Amino acid sequence: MELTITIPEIGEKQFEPGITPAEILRTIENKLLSLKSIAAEFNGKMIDLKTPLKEDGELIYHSFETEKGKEVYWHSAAHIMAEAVKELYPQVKVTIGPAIDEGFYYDFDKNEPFSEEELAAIETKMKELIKSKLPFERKELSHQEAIDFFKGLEEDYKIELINEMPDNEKISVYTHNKFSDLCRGPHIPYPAKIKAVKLLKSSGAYWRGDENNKMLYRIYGIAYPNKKELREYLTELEERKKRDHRRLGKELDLYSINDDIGPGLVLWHPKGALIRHLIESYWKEEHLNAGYDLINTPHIGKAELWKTSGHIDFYNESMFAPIEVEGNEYYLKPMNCPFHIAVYNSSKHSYRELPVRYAELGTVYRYERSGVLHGLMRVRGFTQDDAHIICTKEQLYEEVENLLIFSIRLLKHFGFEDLQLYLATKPEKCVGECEAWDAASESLETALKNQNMHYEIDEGGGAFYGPKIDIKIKDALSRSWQCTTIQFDFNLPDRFGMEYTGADNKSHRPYMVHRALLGSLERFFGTLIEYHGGDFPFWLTPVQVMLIPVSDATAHYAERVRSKLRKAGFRAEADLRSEKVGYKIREAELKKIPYMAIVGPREEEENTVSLRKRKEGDLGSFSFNETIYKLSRQ
RNA sequence: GCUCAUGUAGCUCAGUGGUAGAGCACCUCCUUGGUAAGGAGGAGGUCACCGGUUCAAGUCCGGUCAUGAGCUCCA
Repeated sequence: MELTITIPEIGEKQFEPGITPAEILRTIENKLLSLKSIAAEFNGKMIDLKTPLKEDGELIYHSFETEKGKEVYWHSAAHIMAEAVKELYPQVKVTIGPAIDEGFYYDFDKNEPFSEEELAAIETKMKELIKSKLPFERKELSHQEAIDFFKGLEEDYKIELINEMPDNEKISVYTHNKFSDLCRGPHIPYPAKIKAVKLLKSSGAYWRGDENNKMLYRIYGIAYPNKKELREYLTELEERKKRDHRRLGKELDLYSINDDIGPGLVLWHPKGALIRHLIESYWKEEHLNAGYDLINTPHIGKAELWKTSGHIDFYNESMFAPIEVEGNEYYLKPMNCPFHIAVYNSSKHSYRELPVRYAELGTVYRYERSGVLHGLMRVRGFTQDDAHIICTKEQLYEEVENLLIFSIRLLKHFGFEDLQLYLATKPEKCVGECEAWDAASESLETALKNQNMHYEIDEGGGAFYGPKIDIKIKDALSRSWQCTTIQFDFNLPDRFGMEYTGADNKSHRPYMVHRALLGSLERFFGTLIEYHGGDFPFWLTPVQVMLIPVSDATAHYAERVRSKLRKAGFRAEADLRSEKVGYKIREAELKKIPYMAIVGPREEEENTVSLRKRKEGDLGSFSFNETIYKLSRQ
């Protein structure tokens, strides 16, 4: 019986059972496919090009250009890196080494961390190993054989991994040259396919990410099928560094963090504070339009409050130590929820009033471990654009859907297009009834589906008190930061005894949705800086137009134009220093000011300005009205 | 918090045991110049902090603090 294999590029074809994807490639006339393929996917399962096919099915070839292909490629590079390390340091024990979004890493149990020189030596050894042109060989062992095999090699970590696998399952081992590694596979057929490799950095990492375990040393690397792509990637890394909000924050004088004040506490400088003001104004207006009530609450509250909320029991290690006043303990608030609930509970509510939406730009303080602080992205004092929606079960879906639409609209207004959405569902340990969880999860998922948004499900990733939707934005180093979070809370309404009177004249417990759309102003600002590389959208840019007189003789004219522009609602400054035009233009360009208006005797006489757009250059002469028109269309 | 690295002028950085440096920024003066750096001069540092070794420490050693890359956690 011949097998029927469907290949997207080729169509349906018949083959002898046991034929491999590599052999099939030799029978078909598609040189490009043959040349590029590094692994295959058969009926949805990734396999080696050398894996014999035993049933009918669909065969997809993967090259470095597909996501899955890249993963295989980088995983193979990680294997070669481990081999190089074992060649250079036979006493080192290998652990795990997966492909990641950009490249791969491998964790090693070694006494000393890897130095720069060692990294270079490992890279050189990798290149040698790649040149050898030996193939990757797959072997399948029984559970016991695998344990014996790795015991012989004294690879304790591998044994630990095998012990956790079901013992009736075959265990695959890939060997290249003298180095064998426990590995599910697949691998590229020959390491020689790796044409360019670079080890980027090394750092400590706990075995299995658990700080109770031994600290291992991790090496990160990247590999490409040609040198040009590697060069491009390295250039891209340099470009990303230039967008880093910590660098731009200094260069553009937006904010600082001062040792004398404390780590993770942000000082917003005038230009940063102006942007924050614009964000806040826009945010408040939008919230009022969307039916929210703005409230304000204090920064500290009594210990009893945080006992009731459960924060002292469950969140204590993230809270600053209490302050004692008149025999009472007060805590800096790590969240705004109890205060919002107190506002709600200050009076009785009828179902007719719901939904109630309380919004606040609420500043909270959290004790974050020193090692995790990061510029504006991870701080100890930050202002959440927080709100709590208190509603009935019937109102749930509409509220959630509106929230999602609202959130995405806000983010898009700031220029964000590339968003990652996650739906986090019920974890093992949780509070609240199943029915409530189901209703809430369903409303979240339906909202996502109805918006046609691409999202991923984070199974069991919800908080213990409710499911949630998170929206993340990537920073300049490709790390994702959570901004929007829309989460249900089945815990606090119970703890604080929230109620409303229903149409049946009975008391009911409302549903509560806790949400932050920008997340925190600090983190949001950080992502905003990086996303735009400091070139903020025109409406947010601190100085929109810089007036540049050609000489002191036209300084007065420059000031007059500046005043007129300000009256017209634009943020205009004038550079009146005794410097040459070229110098002032250069400075304005570096400060990322979008428009420059150069004025000399000619402009003064004609009552015009010579407009110049950042990065583009001279736009020509414009009358005042034309200038206003041009700017207002930004 | 853990591992490693780093900490010198406002910023970016040089300085490998023997009198603290550069460029930019800043101040003063000259220059009034037409689309990305005009010229001269000046001021500015307890070399993160504390301790140790040494005749002598920015430099070597230890500790503390901070920052960075990760681990973990989260807005």
